[in-house]
Amino acid sequence: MSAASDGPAGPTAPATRDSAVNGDGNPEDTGTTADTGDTADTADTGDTADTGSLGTEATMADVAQRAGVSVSTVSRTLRGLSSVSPQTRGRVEKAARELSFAVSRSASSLVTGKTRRIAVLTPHLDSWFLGSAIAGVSGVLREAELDLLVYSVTDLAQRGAFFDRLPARRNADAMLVACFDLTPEERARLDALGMPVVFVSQHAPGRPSVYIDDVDGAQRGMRHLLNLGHRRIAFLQSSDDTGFYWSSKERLTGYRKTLEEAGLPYDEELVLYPVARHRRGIREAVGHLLSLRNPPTAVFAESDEVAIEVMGVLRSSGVDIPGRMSVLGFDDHHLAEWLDLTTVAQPVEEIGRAAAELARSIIDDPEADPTRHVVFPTRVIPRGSTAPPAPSAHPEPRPDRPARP
Amino acid sequence: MSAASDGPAGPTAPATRDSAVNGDGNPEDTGTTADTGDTADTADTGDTADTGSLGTEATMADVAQRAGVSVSTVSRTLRGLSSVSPQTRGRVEKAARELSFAVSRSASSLVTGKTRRIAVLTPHLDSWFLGSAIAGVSGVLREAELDLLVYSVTDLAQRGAFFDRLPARRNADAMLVACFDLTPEERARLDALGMPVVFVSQHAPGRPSVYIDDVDGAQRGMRHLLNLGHRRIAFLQSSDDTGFYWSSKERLTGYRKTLEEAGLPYDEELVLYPVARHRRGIREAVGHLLSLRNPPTAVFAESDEVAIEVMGVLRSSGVDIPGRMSVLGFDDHHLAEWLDLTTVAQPVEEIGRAAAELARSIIDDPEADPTRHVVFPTRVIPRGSTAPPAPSAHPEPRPDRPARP
DNA sequence: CTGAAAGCGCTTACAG
DNA sequence: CTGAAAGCGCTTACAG
Repeated sequence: MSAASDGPAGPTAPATRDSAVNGDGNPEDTGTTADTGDTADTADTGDTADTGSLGTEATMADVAQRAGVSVSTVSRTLRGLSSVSPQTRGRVEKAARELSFAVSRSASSLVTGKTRRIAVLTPHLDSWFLGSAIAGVSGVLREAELDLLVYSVTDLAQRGAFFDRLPARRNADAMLVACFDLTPEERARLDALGMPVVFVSQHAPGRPSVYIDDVDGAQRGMRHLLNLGHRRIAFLQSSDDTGFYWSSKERLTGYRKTLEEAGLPYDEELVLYPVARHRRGIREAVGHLLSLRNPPTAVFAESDEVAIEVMGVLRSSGVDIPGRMSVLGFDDHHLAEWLDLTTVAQPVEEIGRAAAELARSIIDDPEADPTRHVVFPTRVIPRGSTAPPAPSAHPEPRPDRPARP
Repeated sequence: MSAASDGPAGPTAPATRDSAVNGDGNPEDTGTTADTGDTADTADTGDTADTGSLGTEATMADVAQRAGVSVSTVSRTLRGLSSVSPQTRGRVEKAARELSFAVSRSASSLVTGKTRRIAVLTPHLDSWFLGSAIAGVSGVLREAELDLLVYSVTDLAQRGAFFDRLPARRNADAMLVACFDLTPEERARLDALGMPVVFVSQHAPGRPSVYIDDVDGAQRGMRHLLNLGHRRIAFLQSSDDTGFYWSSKERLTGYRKTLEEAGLPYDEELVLYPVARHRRGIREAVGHLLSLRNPPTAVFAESDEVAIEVMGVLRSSGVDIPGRMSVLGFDDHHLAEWLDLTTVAQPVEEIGRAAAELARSIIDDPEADPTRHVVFPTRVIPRGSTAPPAPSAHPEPRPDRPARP
């Protein structure tokens, strides 16, 4: 609780107003938040140039004056154009450094029409999947010295507002649409923007997009389960409650297709759509499966996150994994390895990187093919959550005979 | 595999170049990525105004002309200033709508000096924690019609480059620094910017910041374990390999303080710093604990993510949770509930929201106290991963006698 | 309530 | 290799 002298060099300031939000009435709360005496020294460090107050930003004119050249020359120097003599360059760079000069993006955008900014549209930010994809995007953009603008649109109202106002309109040079199942109207709206749009983790025919083959990925996973001997396999599709559907459809297609190829029946009772992120949904879905006359011996979850939730429910219900029930996920979530979850892996971050590269190439190079797409492979990573079904676990039809003829 | 007519109204275009990245040589890969015939119809929908090509953006002058008024009036109307007659307003709004007009942020920024953009600096994006915090930020900004710029700085080289170039300099009206332990030099650099900086999920004395009381939170968690009867409690601190340390120090302080209060010894052997996100680190840390002469009966992990990893290792080693080892986390990660992990919860998304509000108030209101801070409470959520220690599990000192006098 | 004009800080032909 | 000047698309006093 040291008072009044936290800042490095600030003058002592008027009393500080703290707002401590403490919910549960525990007497210790107020005690521990009582470091009230912080000194109010806002950014008055360093520059004593023109205005005495904060926000003293040098302009190109300041740099020009200091270096004894014209603004044109400063501009040329700082953009690295070669038509500047070494000595002039030196003087300009020195002056710029001394003034901590940074070019105003607003001003240069106005002239060039380029914002040096890429927008990404995403249904949320707090999942491992989208976080990783956006991390990939971010890495590429940083290297290209492009800024990343994030629009997270999480419900239908926001969605409507976004496509109505289209704030990315003149604010970015390109837009990345990640895991966002656009309606035809929304897509038309984006097209009308005249702004390059790249689809991330989803296939948009005729548009640049980066994705995996979900049908194929699901088939690989299914074949792994079939090869282990499973014949009754449930499929758990997650879905937001807001109408964002992701790649579910294609993974389900892969599921069906594999059953078909194996000559196994498609049993509607085994395919469930619990609402993701709501405990009840998954819990009830698992309950449904466990109470079937002929329960499955394996669950294929549409994503690792769902799979982990399923594992939690099964474990707390005393159902042994993989003894009584195998669980298979999709994504290769960071925690999948730790939780020993078998999964169909996809290179999420790389997908983000590829999408950013694609956007960059379309912006920089007008010759770039605006319909190019990049498809990444998936691979099954076998871990401890899948195993052959226990032969005597349930009264089951023989593996070679379909459950319902 | 439908060819050549995917787009709604585009003319048929030259052959499409696909780049399919397929790693594992499986013959099916190429087969499934062969939807090559997509039509190349880029955004030439709708507008046939001036330029025949894309990027036809109406300016305020266009709107003014169409509405038969001056640009000044268009500007005033669109910003909702009251000094415009209803009929003029109507005409302008109609014209703007018909032209799908959107104000150029670059141009207005240049005049007003405001970018209507907030930057967030973060050590990464792919964790539940930061994703949630940023999601909170994002929600508030969307409502305020402010844009969100994300700078993810993940290693030391990037870090140096960021503070060197400081790209947020003139690109945002404020900066949020999330989970980023700044060096004094870095902080000075930010201060010199003359840009409001708000600290998210960390306490910066004398600067606006939003956080929880980590010492107190850790103490609550510890007391829960003590009350259950544990006397040998390990503390697992996570750390990035890049020098970002988070709130570990304060949580460790809480750990020590509680031991002290309880008259228990601080045993260095029980406090570990495995490198997070690297399997080996955690695995070895757990191995160390399990091979002690007098192993702990509980592990307090600095975060839920670490706790979940620990649970995975323990489970795969056949150590029963909580029978042989209780596990306690910190955060209340989305999956903690599913995995039945006892934890010290903090309102992550709310922290992000509060930080964004703080930034907004500092920007909008010059009278706002620039040193205000907001502290959120934590609370223990008891779940199945903690229980009283098994009395006979290990030869242990009696609860009322410290392990090492 | 509305318009003409200046100017925000850059880049870009155009001269030299 | 360098400078003077025009102009990007807005907002903002300043008149009326």
